Amino acid sequence: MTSHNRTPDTEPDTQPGTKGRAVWREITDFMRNDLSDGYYQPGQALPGESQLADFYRTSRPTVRKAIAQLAAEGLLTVSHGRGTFVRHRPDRRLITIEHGNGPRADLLSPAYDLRAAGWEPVSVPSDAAREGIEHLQPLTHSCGVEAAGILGVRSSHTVVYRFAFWQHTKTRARIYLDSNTLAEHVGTLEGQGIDRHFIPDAEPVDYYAHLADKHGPLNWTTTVHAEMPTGDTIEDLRMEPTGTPVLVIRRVMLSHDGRPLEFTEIFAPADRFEATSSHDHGSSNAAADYAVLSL
Amino acid sequence: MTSHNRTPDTEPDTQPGTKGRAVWREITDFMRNDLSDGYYQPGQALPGESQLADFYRTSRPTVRKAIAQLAAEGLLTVSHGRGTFVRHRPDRRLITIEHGNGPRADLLSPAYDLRAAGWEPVSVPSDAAREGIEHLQPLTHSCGVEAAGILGVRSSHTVVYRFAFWQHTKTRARIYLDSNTLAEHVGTLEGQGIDRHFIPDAEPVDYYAHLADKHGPLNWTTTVHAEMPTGDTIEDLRMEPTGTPVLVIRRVMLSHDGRPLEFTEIFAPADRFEATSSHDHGSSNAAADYAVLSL
DNA sequence: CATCATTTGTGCGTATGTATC
DNA sequence: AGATACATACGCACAAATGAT
Repeated sequence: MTSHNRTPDTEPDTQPGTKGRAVWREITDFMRNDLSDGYYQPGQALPGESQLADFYRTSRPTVRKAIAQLAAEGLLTVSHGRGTFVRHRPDRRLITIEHGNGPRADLLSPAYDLRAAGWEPVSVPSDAAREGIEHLQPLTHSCGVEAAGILGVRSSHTVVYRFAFWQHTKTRARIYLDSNTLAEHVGTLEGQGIDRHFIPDAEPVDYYAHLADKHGPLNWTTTVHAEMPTGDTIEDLRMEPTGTPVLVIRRVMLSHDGRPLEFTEIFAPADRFEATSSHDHGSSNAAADYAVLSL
Repeated sequence: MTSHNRTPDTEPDTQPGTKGRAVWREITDFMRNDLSDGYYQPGQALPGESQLADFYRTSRPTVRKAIAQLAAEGLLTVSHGRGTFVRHRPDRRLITIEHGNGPRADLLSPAYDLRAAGWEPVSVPSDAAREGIEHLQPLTHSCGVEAAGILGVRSSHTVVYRFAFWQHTKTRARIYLDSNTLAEHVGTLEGQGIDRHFIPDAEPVDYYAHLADKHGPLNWTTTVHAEMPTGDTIEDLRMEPTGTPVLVIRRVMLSHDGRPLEFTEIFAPADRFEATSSHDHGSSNAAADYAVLSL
């Protein structure tokens, strides 16, 4: 039994279902109001589905629909066998996008000291489906449509792909990172058909220097968007089962004449991370005196 | 009748439900594979729910659950009376976050020429619930917990709030913008209790100059995160009913000693917009030679 | 450790409403 | 007007997870 017991007297407004609106939508609105009013506090358990069904004079499937909607909005967390709980307000860590002149750090380089930054590599459930392929191991393969679009090539083009899952040591929040480099810039392809194989010219640690040598001075573009997790992403990143988008941060490395050479992306649960944009104050004493959002 | 007719022969793999996994999850995976394999093309209608139920030898509610999941992942769009369709791959417009030295533009200033930038103001369904409050009209009120957290004040603090809904003239994509200014910096509060009222020192057009005079040189911080739409947001921004996050871009104006004075935010459907970070090349001839993602 | 009550998850059948073409 | 498609709502039964006893 939950600690509190709602009675119709304490409930605001009238009974739902009177108008043409669907009953479950009415209940959704009632409950959402109760949440924003603070009638239910973060972390608190809601009454059981059966109790809510009795209270709203409807059936359990209808209440479940309303709860599912609020969970999809990120307001509730439903836990099998335990109950339904009010989600805590997200407390997000910053991922900084920094542009400037100076030393660079490739997150996916073996030289990058992730532990010093508070992270550790982790294995994830979907590793089981990737027989023998280890994190950060360079993998040469045909890129998908997504990567092809970014790199400006056809989707059969060969890229060197590296990836890793990291977990923040303290918060245990997880992210996924990967890097896609056009294969022809860091090695050569020999042979045809099944015999086709890749001979690297450089090791991952030296990719940046190698590319800068051939195509520099380099340019960079960074974008941020969001999408809903699909497939194994929720388990791999240990996300809430519903109601949490994935923040996708992409950094594209361009040659001096604007051709894409490589891109690195970070996938992070949007309830635990946000991106922030800054610029290098070290190289110039004058701080920026404006920040424009252009559409 | 849809143009194609799936038969068990053309279906990959085996029948679902044999293992411990839920049937609807199995079906979700089957269908997701069919989508990524290109068996179903973007824009194409899927077979009806009853047909799918027959095909997978299950009931319509179970198929509906699978379809609902894929819609929540942003892969399908369900349309009452018409059918279920494969969503097109998102084509996103850029919202540029630009830092540098030079002239600034306040998106919510009456002086901003939105039409020249390809936008027009629109009224939205939820206007009906905001009796008499017009877009861009400065409104003095107690700020909520969200704004209070950003501005570093308590949630009863008085702020000047302005907002607007814009629609892109060509794509008809919509965004919501608002600005929250700490009231004491642009006017004075007089009286107590019900008689309490706000006397402005400056007009919205002059807010920037006014604040820069008193607190400059100003600093700026910009962040990007994502959340799921709630309440009227889906209708107001004409978003897909499910499976689309909202991208939230916030720009905080800080006094020279780091106190928040104002913040502007943009809410944009994440399937139609992405944020990109750049810096002012005009003020310095040297392009940035690196872009770091710091965690 | 086993058992039990509670709570959510899954699946089906059925009926009816409503939007679209 | 009719056919087709998705939407809503209810009832029922049983499974599975959890936490307390």
